[in-house]
Amino acid sequence: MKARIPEATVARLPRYLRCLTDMAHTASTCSSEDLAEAAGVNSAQVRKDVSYLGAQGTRGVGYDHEELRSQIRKALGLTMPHPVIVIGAGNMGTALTNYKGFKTWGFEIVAVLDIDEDRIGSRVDGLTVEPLQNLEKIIAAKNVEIGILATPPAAAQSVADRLTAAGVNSILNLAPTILKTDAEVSVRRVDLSTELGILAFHLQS
Amino acid sequence: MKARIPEATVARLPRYLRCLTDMAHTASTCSSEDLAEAAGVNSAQVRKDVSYLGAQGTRGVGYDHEELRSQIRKALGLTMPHPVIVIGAGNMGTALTNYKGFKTWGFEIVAVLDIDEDRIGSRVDGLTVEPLQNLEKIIAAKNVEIGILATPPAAAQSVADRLTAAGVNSILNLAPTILKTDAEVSVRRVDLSTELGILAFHLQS
DNA sequence: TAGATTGTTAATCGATTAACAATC
DNA sequence: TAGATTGTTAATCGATTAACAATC
Repeated sequence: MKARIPEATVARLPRYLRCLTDMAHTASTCSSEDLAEAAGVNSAQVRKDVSYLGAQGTRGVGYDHEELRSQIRKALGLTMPHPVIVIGAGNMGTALTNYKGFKTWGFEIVAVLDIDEDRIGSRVDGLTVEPLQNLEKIIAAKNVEIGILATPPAAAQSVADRLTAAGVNSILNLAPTILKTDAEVSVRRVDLSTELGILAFHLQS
Repeated sequence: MKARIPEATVARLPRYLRCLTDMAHTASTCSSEDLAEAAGVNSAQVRKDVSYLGAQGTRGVGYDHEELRSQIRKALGLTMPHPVIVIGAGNMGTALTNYKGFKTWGFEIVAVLDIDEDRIGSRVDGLTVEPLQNLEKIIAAKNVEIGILATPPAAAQSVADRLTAAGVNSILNLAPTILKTDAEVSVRRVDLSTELGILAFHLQS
């Protein structure tokens, strides 16, 4: 069965992968109940989700731990390295670039760019901050697949336009703006103010 | 009508608020079509969402811009200030604390804590990093409502336990861990690796 | 065999949106 | 009045989950 994986399932796969990694060396098999408990979801959900990957468990036993991890990695496309570029070397861009967690899943930050003269040339986690004008050149040279926007909101749209024009169709937007992009571009938005807004709502009840 | 606002609607309200602010001074009214376009959603969605707030538009005209913003702010509970505490003064915690965007919505970071002797006492955006052991004292003294976890993953759960024990039932978790908390605790998780994982999936198709 | 757990169905639930009468 | 836009219904779509036969 090569059924299309539902978006909601895709969004849970990284979480399962993380939980499986955390549970590593506990046992060589893992039941849907174990994984559900760790991930905070329903066990039927887990079984349905992994069934889309063609995962095969053993009744009465569970799923092979190592095999399941491998299948999730394969489904997400984490079996090959993904060059990533960070635009904006402010606090957030620097924090991101220093973050070591990306590498385990094959994401490699290959360049950090900024428009500010004062930041260009400074070092961030072994990389030298490069001028924004080099964007297209760097994307081509390093085969960049994913762009992370850590610019001020006013700059985000124009940089996004340049990214997509240069062939980068996957964008993680940390700037508090809603980007306008063509349908073929995948955009994930992370907005901490929005998250706090949602928490504030729940404070009331 | 005091109907319960659906979770999906709550999650869109901060986005509407941001779009309305960006559109400010364009006109004194705003149609559902305008707002839908700016927010990247369907216009029927917008009308349904704002109807939960009891918002009243004028047929043929649209919604009063200022009134709609005020109603969203009220619905989200953004009419009063919310004291926030940040735990972890690493790259991410520092970036967060320096971020000015929270204040416009009434979120005020009142303290930054860390366990690392080298960071305690240093200044971040006008605040002095305080020792983690002061957590409970600070929460009580400053009436902290929301905690932001920017610790290493290994420390996140124990800090979350202390937050909730001290009465902080709203947590924004930036550590790549799934927290186990009681049902009355609201947790929002922001995991950049997960977001990149989802983007990697879409790279394939 | 007895106990455990999968894989899948079918019921349920909730969210989205086309459509249109109401009405400014 | 004519044009625009709301407010709401009802259809649709997709996601969740209880339940249980299959089977290790």
